[in-house]
Amino acid sequence: MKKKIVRIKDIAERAQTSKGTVDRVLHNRGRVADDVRERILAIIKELNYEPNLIAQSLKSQRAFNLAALIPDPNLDSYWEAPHNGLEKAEKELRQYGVRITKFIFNSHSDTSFIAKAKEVGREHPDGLLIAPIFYKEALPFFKEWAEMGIPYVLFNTQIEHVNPLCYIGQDSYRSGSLAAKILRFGLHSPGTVLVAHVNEDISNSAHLITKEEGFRDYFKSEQLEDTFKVISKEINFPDEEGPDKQLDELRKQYPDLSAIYVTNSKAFEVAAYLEKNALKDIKLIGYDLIGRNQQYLNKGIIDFLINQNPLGQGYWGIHQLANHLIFKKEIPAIKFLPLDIITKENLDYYLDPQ
Amino acid sequence: MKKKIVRIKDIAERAQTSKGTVDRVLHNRGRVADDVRERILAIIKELNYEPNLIAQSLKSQRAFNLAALIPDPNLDSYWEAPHNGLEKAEKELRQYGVRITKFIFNSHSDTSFIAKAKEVGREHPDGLLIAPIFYKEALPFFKEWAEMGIPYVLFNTQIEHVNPLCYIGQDSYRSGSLAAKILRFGLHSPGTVLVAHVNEDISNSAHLITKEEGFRDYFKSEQLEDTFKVISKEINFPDEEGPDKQLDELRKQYPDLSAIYVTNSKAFEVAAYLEKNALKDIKLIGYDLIGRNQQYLNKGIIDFLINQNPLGQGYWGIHQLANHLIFKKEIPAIKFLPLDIITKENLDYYLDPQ
DNA sequence: TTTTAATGCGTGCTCGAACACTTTTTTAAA
DNA sequence: TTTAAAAAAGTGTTCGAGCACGCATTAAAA
Repeated sequence: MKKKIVRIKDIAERAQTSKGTVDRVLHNRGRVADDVRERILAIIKELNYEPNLIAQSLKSQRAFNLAALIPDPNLDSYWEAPHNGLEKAEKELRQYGVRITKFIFNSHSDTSFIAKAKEVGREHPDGLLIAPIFYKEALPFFKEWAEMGIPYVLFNTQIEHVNPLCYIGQDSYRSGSLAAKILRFGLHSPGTVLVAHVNEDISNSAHLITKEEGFRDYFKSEQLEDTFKVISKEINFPDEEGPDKQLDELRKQYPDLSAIYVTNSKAFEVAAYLEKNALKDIKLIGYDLIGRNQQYLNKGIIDFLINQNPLGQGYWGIHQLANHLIFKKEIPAIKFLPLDIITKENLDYYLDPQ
Repeated sequence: MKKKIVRIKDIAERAQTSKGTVDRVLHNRGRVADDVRERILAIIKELNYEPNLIAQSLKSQRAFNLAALIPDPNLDSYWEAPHNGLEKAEKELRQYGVRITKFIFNSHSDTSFIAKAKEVGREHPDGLLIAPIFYKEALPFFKEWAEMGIPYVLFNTQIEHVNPLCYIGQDSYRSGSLAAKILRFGLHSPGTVLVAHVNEDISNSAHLITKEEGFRDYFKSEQLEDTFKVISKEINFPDEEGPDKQLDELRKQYPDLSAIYVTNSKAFEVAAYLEKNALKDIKLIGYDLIGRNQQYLNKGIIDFLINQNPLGQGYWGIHQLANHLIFKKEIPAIKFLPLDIITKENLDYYLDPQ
């Protein structure tokens, strides 16, 4: 059962024509008589022709300039991983002519985002990967890029009512449910459970709200509302301070506080507080494998982390663009990455170097 | 900062020689004067030449016949996933001339294994992927294949004192520790914890022993030996029966049995027992996302599953062979796959279709 | 009828690496 | 010094797809 690889030449021979004609049919370049086209199309189907991607990309040799609009990793180390993912993908795809230009903005400054987004437009890239953490500010650009015919892939933050090639990231709702499930597994006696949004502008972060929904709904659907009281709180503090004051107060108000779910990568702030106050019995779960979270995970103060796989987000984002632009594959509108559960014991396997 | 892609021709020009000579140097085909070779080598290093894999494989057009020696998925559905992984890898690598021939043996019959292993030798494949579940029976073949110069990759079962290109699978010890960690998180009051080896010939399965070690050592290292008593038991029963009798007896002996760790993919057997006897408070953790385990996971009877990623094992196994044979990459001797923790809430993301 | 344009179709070069084959140079033997 | 053999270096074809170019036929315009 040898599968012969079908070439354009084979099709041409069978259709008693030349490879040039077959090529014109394949690429809809016109200038082919209808009957010949039909015949060729039939043969292509019959022989199940698939273009040889290797020969294709050897020939075409064209450069694909991709742009990545992404926050500065020096200001928030969470963004290091997507950068690495980008680079990993670029390495793999360089053979196919892929080049990535990074446009790095300050994740705390919408004006810097806007400036960089404008730059992207001027560069006319063939495709764009973007972490749209500034929702409102990004909207007009989506329109602009669509008009320019630049396909863009969103990652990290899901946004409704725009038309990206694809969104890559987590299912925030499920992510919340998962966190709830794990904490609940570790909770014995009735108590209060806190959903903590740490240092985050909730109004502009729909996905954190969705996480909270998923979290709350888990307790509802499992009929645990009487056993566990779920409260939520935005915990904001300047850089020098910590969450101490606000958490002190919370504990006064809810002495039976037994678990905390931090909806972003700032679980280490809460962990530091728990450590300082020797609160060993409060379970803690958060997101992302940034260095400071890892420390507290290894100390056993953070019990679990959910990995949002930021490296994978960058990596797959670029790959989706390549699949679309180079390999002409169909792209699913949403690619949810797995919700990896991380503990001290399996942490290693999820750290960057593959 | 444009990176120009360096071609053989570029090297030849700079070395004032022809591409044929450069080619001979690159492939150690000899017939090149020493000084010229040195010069070319220096330039290759200087310009950081990397062969264009695309052009390379377009030209060479050589077929790589890989063999996979792997149990019949119809007899144990665990093996379906590796088969899928193989096929996925084959699809991706077909362009590069990779063809896989499967040699399927009966996982309950060492003679069938031996017969198929002999067949593999006769076929002289370019590379081999093997699940060496029959340790003793496999040993002489490893020697044979080594002599024939056939590189082989082991997966699923780690074996010492043979010299594979690579082992792909899990770190069994860590896997046990992880299971312990999770169960412990869900255990409140003191009790007995059971390590169950279900329907397995322990004497020939070193990795199950290793899992148990990892499990026990977790409780030791966390100084929980006084709180939790860890016992282990082989639970064997014919196909028609269930684990009922043996578990009944165990519960009589240890009335405070509060958690069970099943070291292979047979957690569903224990789950069926727990369901039948309405034992909601006994925590259960096991391995692998086979259908019947998934059912009990969704019912909440199995609390967690650890995914051994059998699909990934097949997939990466083939890829390692390809990396070695086609892309001439360095292969790590061991590739541990992540220890994925699975619950009802994140199950979807780990099921086959990517 | 002649000229021009439009359409249909085939030829041949290109991409980078591999390798067979040929040519040139060097070395050793006569 | 000539000649043959061996070593070194160069040339040209191939892989499959893409695409520019050009030739041939037919239709439309002059």
